[in-house]
Amino acid sequence: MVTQVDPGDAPARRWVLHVDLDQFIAAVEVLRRPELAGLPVVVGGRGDPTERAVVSTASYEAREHGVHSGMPLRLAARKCPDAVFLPVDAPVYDAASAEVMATLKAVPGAVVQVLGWDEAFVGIETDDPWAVARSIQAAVLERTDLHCSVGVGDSTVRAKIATDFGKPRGVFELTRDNWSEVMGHRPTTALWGVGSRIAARLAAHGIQTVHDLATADEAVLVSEFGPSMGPHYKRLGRGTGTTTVDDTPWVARAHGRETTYQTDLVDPREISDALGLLAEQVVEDIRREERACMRVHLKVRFAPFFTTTRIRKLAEPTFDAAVIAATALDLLVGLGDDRPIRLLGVRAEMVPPEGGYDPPRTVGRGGPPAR
DNA sequence: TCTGGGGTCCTAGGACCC
DNA sequence: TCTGGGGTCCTAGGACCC
Repeated sequence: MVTQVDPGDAPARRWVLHVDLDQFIAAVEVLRRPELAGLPVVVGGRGDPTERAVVSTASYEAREHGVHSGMPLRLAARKCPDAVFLPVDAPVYDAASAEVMATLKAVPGAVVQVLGWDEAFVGIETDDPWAVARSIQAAVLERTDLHCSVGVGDSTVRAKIATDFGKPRGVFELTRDNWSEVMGHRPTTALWGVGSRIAARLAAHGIQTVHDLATADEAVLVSEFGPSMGPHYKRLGRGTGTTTVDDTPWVARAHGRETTYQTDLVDPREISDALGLLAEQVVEDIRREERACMRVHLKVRFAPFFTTTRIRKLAEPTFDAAVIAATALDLLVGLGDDRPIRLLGVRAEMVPPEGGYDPPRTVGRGGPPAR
């Protein structure tokens, strides 16, 4: 099922809501350890801040000390020595996430597109999207004890961006009526899908703000980013990206495992064993889904920090871990680089289902559950 | 401080075929 | 001797998100 926002001038009746749990992982951990409430909590890796790992989520108390997602745990420990460090416990977050999503799907008339553990789009036809947003917050809190913020928009991009302005525990509305006022003066990185690299390329053409991008010469964007991404970025600048909320169950395109080693790998035997282990994990995962591996992706990070990937299509789709491991090893040897290895990843690109993927590939952010 | 692990999608360019 | 277009398939690499 798909809902479409009315693009015309009539008052919109269909809305896109973006629901985003507040500090989701940290909040779930506090729920099962109430004594942690109000303390700086940092969840990441195996919970040992002396290891090579990064922060998955920090509680607001920890964020006040400058700790944020993606930061190395060691640095987080320096910035906030009193923080409680906890290991990532994915099954617990899966369960909590499922409760949240079930709550959203129970909203009458809602079409729910899951974006990750802690966020989803909700497409809905209503006269009062704020009332729906408030009722969603209340229902989620009642059922899961978790707080969320809601972005209300007339497109997915606007709803998604609106949520940040509502955090924590709030609601914010972003539509074509206030888009320019709220977003126009902000840097292009404020947009969903524009990171530092794209922003730098835009800046080289004098495009600094969202307003600059919205009014940019499309020919310039096409020459810089190509016929597909160029117009896509212009649409982002205007906030008029896709308007559909699609609850088609997501079918993964690929599945992989990667590991950062606590001590760098140098011994060839050790390296080959590591690839074998990763391949076995990948096969176990894809066998569960009954999806054979079609291509092998090798990812390797040499110390100190050079990362590269290699791909090879297999002659035959396979579930054979030995074939996958041997292919990955062959790709690695082909690099002819004997520096110490800090990370290895093996990814299986899987045979597409009959008739291809639905939804098909699209420009911009497609919608996989990111976790 | 020394940078995780899980994903998706786009573009460029070479090889190859007609 | 040099070289047309058009198409597909494949790999490498970049960029982004949570």
